[in-house]
Amino acid sequence: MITPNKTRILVIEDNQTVNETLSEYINNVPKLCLAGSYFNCEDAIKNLKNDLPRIILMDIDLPGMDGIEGTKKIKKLSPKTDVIIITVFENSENVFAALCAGATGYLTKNIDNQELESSIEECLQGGAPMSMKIAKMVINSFNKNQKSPLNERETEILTLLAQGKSYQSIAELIFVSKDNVKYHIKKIYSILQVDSKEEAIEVANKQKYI
Amino acid sequence: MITPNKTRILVIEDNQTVNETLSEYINNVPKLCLAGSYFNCEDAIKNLKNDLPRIILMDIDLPGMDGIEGTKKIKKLSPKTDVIIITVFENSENVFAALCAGATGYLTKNIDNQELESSIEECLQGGAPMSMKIAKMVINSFNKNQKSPLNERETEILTLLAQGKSYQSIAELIFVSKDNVKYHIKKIYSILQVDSKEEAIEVANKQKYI
DNA sequence: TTAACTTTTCCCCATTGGGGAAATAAGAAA
DNA sequence: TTTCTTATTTCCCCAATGGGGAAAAGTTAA
Repeated sequence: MITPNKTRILVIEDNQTVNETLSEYINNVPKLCLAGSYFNCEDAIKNLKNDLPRIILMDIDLPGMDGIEGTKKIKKLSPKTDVIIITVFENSENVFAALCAGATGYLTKNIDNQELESSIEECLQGGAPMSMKIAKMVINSFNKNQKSPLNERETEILTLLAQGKSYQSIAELIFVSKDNVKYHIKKIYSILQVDSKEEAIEVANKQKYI
Repeated sequence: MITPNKTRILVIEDNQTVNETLSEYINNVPKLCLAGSYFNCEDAIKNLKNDLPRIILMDIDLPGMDGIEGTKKIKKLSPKTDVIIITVFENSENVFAALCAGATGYLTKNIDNQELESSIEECLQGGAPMSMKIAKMVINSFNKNQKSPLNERETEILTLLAQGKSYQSIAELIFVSKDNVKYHIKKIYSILQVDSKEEAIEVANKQKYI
């Protein structure tokens, strides 16, 4: 049934206890109502059109389709629905895969009800709720290595190279000759101890020089 | 003077009023003490070794060196110091430039004292304080376009291509022939309406297909 | 069976990327 | 100043790459 003026929350969580706890909690918050509660993504997706959730609380480790694949599918079917991941995993693969899949938030399972409620509220206000460690991981993924062995020009050129540009177009972009680009790239290779574009880009990405 | 057991906060903000407000506030919080307060980065950097701040509250729009360049320099000189940007700017160039420069947090200037204090606390606990809009921007930067015209294999290949791999190495990575890679890339080009690697990568990045 | 895709294979060739090395310029040291 | 060292530019060389075209082989659907 559609309850007007309440935010419809859907729960996808295979652990019976956790699922029930979440669901009960949601139904006890005046502003919220439980749009549905599932133990796997497949069933949730089947009923998405009826449940019409505004927000989905999604586990990652699920039988069948995992929460990351599920998030992709759900965002394709219903782009306006926000998916908030609630999981015990704090490893970067899961975090970034979930965010790429379209998750709006990422919470770890140790949160209390108060935090959950404010996360939902934040989501409704257009925010992206994250637990502290996750926020830090996300921010860290932007921080460049402060002690790169490459100078500014070299970094610039390698960045362009990593964007798939040819020597020729790099030359045109930074107003130097193609040979000069080549010169810098040779220098970059010797600094990074590599001898091809591929390796240079790999090292630079890994070390966050670019 | 070094006050033990208090967290040393440094303020870099060129607006006299804002600077004073922040500085006074910090000195009124029992746990915190003002390590220094400057109107530009140059002076702050000059005294960094004496001030020894644990956290720097940094404006972006500053006379001389801006807060982003300043953050880079400071993180190079004192990597353990956390820089929290406090600014009116919410545009993505500034946000991502600041984060790449090494900022640990990014707050917009409308925060109240309570929020500032909890942001500092969060930073001390190893977190990354962000205001709501910023968190959303950061998360959005990961979200891939859900309706890419490319299928999974094409996306995979284009991703590898964008990482600087040659047809040959893509072929080896995904266990197909080089000609098959070529076939897919031709298809990608026709879907994206381009006719070179460079353009394809540009379009794919812009549209967040990869 | 035939028509219509999709995938694989092959040919062709200008451009590219990378190595080597000489010529030139610029800085630093004596 | 001259000299030595380092940085930059230029050029040669050539295998490999990237991209177009198109035929051949495989698949699917009527």
